[in-house]
Amino acid sequence: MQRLTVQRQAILDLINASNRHWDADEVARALVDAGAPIGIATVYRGLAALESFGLIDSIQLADKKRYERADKAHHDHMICTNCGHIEEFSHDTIETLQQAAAAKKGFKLTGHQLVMFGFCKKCTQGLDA
Amino acid sequence: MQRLTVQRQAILDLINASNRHWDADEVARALVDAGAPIGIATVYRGLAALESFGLIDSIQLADKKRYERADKAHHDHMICTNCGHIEEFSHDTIETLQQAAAAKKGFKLTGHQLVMFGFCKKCTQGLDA
DNA sequence: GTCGTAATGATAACCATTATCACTATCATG
DNA sequence: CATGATAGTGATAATGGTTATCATTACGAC
Repeated sequence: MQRLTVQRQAILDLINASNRHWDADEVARALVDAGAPIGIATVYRGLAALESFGLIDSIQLADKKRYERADKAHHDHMICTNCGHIEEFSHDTIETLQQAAAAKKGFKLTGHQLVMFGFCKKCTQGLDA
Repeated sequence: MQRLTVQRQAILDLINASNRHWDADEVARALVDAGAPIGIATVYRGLAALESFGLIDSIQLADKKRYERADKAHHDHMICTNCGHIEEFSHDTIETLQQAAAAKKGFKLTGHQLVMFGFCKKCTQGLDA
């Protein structure tokens, strides 16, 4: 039904090549810079398609959605509200407890998103000064 | 510095009077219906102010922000992706583990948001049929 | 080849939210 | 009370991420 086109392959390669969390605009800009111009609408559709294929993951932030590689173990995110740095972490017990909490409410879980906000190591030191 | 004006009091009363999770538009509509017309910009500013006062809480969803009463114990949310129902839950151990995970990465936590997606009890039954 | 389906890309439209700006309300105090 | 400083209001314009539209192009099956 859906196709993995040249443009989508380019988006996928770009995202797979780093650990960054990309937004649509950054993807478009990077591809243009790499000599593979692509329409912004195509980027949005491509990102949505790749995510539906399970080839990339995403986090929904307050202002925009960001995409990252999917070939990593499940993890959640800590975001520095000062510098924007995104740190990944995972905690099996938390996952298990979430399942338990959902079950207690009769919820059939399909996904979740845990985002923690604060100051990263670097910015915490900066604040001390 | 900031004031608790008539309009803001009206917003606060409205939110305190139920367990709903309101978006800005719903608040404006409800106040108009209640005979207390209010500008939409005032609603946005009022909601932000009330949250900064600690008088209401919020959850940031993918499309919009929703506000609820703050006079409840801390909790997170489960959202039914089928009917939109929002269920609240809390889990002390999860909170504790989050703090631990943050500390391990050198993060100074200021807040977090855990949202779980799935099908609520009612919709799960509906899907069986 | 050719038909049907999907994708592309430029652009318009959408929609929640924020900024602007003229005006009003409130407070402190001289 | 008058006065000025500050904050709030509300109509509306602007912003910005995302989605819809639509004509055109690419791909796959037969």
